[in-house]
Amino acid sequence: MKPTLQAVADAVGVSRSTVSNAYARPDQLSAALRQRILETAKAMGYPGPNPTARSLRRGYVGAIGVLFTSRLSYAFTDPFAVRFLAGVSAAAEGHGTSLLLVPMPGDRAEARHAVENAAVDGFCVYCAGDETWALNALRDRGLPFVTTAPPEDAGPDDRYVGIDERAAARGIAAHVASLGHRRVALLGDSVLPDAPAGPLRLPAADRVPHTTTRGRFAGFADAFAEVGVAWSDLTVLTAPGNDRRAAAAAVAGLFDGPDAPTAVLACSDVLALGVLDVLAGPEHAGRPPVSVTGFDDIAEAATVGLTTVRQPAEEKGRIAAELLLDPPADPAAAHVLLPTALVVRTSTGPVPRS
Amino acid sequence: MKPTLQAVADAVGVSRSTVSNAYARPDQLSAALRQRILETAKAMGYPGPNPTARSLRRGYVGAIGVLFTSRLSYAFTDPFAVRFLAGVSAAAEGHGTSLLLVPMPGDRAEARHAVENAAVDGFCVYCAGDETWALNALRDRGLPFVTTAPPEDAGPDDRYVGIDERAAARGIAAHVASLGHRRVALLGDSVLPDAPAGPLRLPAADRVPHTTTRGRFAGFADAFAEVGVAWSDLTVLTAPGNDRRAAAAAVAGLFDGPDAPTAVLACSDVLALGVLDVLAGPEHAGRPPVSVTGFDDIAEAATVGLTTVRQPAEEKGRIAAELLLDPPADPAAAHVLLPTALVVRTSTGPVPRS
DNA sequence: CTCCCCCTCTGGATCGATTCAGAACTGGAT
DNA sequence: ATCCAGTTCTGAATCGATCCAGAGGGGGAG
Repeated sequence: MKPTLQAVADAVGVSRSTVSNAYARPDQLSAALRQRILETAKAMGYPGPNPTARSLRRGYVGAIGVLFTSRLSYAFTDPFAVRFLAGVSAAAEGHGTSLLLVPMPGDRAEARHAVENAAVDGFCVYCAGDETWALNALRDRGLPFVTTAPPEDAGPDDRYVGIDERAAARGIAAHVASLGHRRVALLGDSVLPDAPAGPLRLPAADRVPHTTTRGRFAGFADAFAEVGVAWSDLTVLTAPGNDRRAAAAAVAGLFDGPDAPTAVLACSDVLALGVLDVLAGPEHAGRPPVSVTGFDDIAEAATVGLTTVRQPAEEKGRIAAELLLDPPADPAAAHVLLPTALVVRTSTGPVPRS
Repeated sequence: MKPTLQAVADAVGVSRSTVSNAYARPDQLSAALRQRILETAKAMGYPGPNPTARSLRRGYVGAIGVLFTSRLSYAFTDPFAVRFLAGVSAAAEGHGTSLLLVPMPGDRAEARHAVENAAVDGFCVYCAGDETWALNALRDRGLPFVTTAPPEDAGPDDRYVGIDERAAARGIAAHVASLGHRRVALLGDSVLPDAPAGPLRLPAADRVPHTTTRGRFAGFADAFAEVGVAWSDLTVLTAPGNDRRAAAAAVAGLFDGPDAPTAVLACSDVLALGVLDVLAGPEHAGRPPVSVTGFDDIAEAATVGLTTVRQPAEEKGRIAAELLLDPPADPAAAHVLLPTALVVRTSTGPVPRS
């Protein structure tokens, strides 16, 4: 068994408190004694005060949790999520805080369990706001948390950092509309739970459970409504995940008919890249070009010339962590909206004359 | 103050143990009582058993640490590290384990502190093996750990998952040598601590503190020795970090003279990309092409046509975590060498006739 | 020579749970 | 009526530290 603080105290012949002080408050004992204690501890193979015991007694942990509403391994696959994490970690590092990555597996019971068992002082929630049940688990846990979108039923005490999803989406859709596109498809990740990849009947944009996707769809719809294209005239596509393959599956066969869409508005760059993959494929060779837009402006968007909406990813993570680690005195200051920018590149162009 | 388990017990009129059982061992009490306890707990706003207290008593935490020998925010900047993390998290998820990201900042005292204070059951160490002092901190802590390279003084009980750095490096260098290159530069990250970006006098490959870089340099040297190019004829360059900018700084001015190298062998794809940035820049326009190789085969390597060595990144992470979470009975099975492959693309070519 | 203060160090209470041996009760078989 | 085997619940010990009020001792001021 590993020696405990008590064992070291006995070996040196001092009290437990003194050994504790040797580690945590050097000013509380003489340098000589401290020296002797640390040496004995080392000789005995004492690994230093047990972090768990320390946290219990002190009442805080020194770590914050990052909650993903997806599988953890997906988080690392999504470049935007990775940049968000980079921001969170930068802020955490500045506060001497570690990061606990908490997986929330599909199973809700397990997920609750994960939230309840995480030894942390608070949570940054990535990409929830839709998953109200996850927020409920968090509320029950009674720890502070920050979300990356205003929660469904946002109260004045909720803290979040997001963007104006709807306005940003309207902006990029307006760009596409101004190019003359009227037959348009919208592509989102898991628009309706468990729907198979492909087109979907959706009565209205506000039926989407995922808040981010809902906001973006609503913005797309706003822009097209302005040019006389009704929601019911838009094709809604769902991908079974936020990755290229899923997007490719979602648009399979989409461009076949004579009335095929001339533009696809995706809810993320990763999805847009999947669409571009299909358009670059052999099946599409020789056909008229299709405009494609993304969202987020990940690094690869620039290299392939994807028109997209830029949002400050690291910044989002950094601010989320700051909001958690030292909350502003004024609770209103804990509702942050970050700026976005339309980035027009080569993936969008005028409607081809047929 | 949040209610404790004891408070719930008092409210229901049962003992602490019974409430504890209601959460952790439903079979130890009647369904009716359990139901009543859980309801009361909910009504009181009891957040469930305190994870810290639970870990203390149970003796394990349910989380593993991932140790980076760099700042945490760098870890997310490096695509290879991200893929490694994806692998670790996939394995952790399978075990219902969370991931604590532990940065080891430059300051050694702080770094030790970080290791000593992490509430985890074990560590995966990314990219150490060089930093023997980090391993010492780990050994002192007395927790199991897995490294991504054999430690300096690897014992039979050490667990690690790596590749044969030297053989892989020799392979790619042999490819470059076979193309006729004889004036060659080697580029590594922080080859010597605190050296400024640029060329370096290094008596021999085995003087590099970082084990990974050392292995790769040694492999490069092997291949060139075979075609009659001595170590002293190779140019050694150091970059002050593993990123494009650092690499660009390291090769600044390198291609100016008449005897400029015709090939640059980098120790990572990210560094190689930085070299390509310089070669694609205006200063280099019109000059003869320079062959460049990387290492790791990150996603971007394929898109820019970088010749490199492929190694299974996610696999490495996954196996590291597995090795930690359920160690093989046979300790020899805890020394894993993963296969690598030379990927020849367009960034390497024959020496231009001058 | 006292008195008082400062510096070191100690003891016991405490953080919030888990665990396990055993007490109390229940019901069925003998 | 007695006994036994389950089932359900309890109590005390324990995990490994931190914290705070206060004890003891040494030195300087009066």
